[in-house]
Amino acid sequence: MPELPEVETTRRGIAPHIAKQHVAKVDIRQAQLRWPIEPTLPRLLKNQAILNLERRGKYLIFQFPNGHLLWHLGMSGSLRVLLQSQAPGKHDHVDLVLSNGKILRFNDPRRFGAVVWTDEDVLQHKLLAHLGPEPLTEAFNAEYLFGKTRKRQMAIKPWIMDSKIVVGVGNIYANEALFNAGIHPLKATYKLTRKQCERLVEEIKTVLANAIQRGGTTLRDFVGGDGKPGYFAQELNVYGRGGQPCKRCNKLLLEKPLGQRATVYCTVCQK
DNA sequence: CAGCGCCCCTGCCCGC
DNA sequence: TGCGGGCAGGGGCGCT
Repeated sequence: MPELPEVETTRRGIAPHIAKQHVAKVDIRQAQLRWPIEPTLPRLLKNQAILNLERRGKYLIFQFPNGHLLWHLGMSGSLRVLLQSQAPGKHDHVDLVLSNGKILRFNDPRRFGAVVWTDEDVLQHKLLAHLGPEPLTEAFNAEYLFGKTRKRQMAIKPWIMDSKIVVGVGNIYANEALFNAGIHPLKATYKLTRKQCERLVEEIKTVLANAIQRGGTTLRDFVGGDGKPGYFAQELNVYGRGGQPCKRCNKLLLEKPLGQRATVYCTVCQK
């Protein structure tokens, strides 16, 4: 589920509620996520002030005086603010109870999410150290992408989803950005022209920014920090539309797996 | 070392 | 209605 826009929507939804708060209590009902949650986490966080909430790629980073908490939503996770106590549901695995009485509640049916504590330099943490540039910053530009594409012969679609190249572009937005840029998802990376790299960078930025503005894409589980779904799904051009007509040329869109992930494209509009 | 599969796990949808 | 198979928004890891 959550790609960069959904994680950013979550961050923005939560941030106002946790400002100047500290952690009163941590309730872990299910520690077996992608990795087991550090058993000492409740003790480590108790009475610690939440200094900041940032995002790197699809990782949320909670800053505390004594370290950082990396929080990844996986495929099906959501993190939301409850204004008051509420009985936990089946997949509500973790609560951070705040000093203002509000609760940060993590729900994750598939448990691909992760809650990882570190007291080292957070950006040097092994989960973050090798991440590529943020797509919505100037560091991600046509020059950068063009340079990286040379000599890489794999298909552009799985390549652009590699977080070492650029973070935050998951399956939905990779499909969308390639369609919007008119680039065939199977095209060999090194065959992209400079012009196509410009278009791709531009379309990645545009689709991600638009999705953030709509509160993300909700297909099933996703809710933002305020508990509301995102509204970008209705604006998707290709994702989930295999077999339906291309919105641009009306030809039926093709859908086939590529590297274990559904890939949807138009053979007329994408070259 | 680039690049490819394999998983982790639950829920849902489809077809029989 | 029940059940098995396939599929799902991520991504680290272990192989080649």
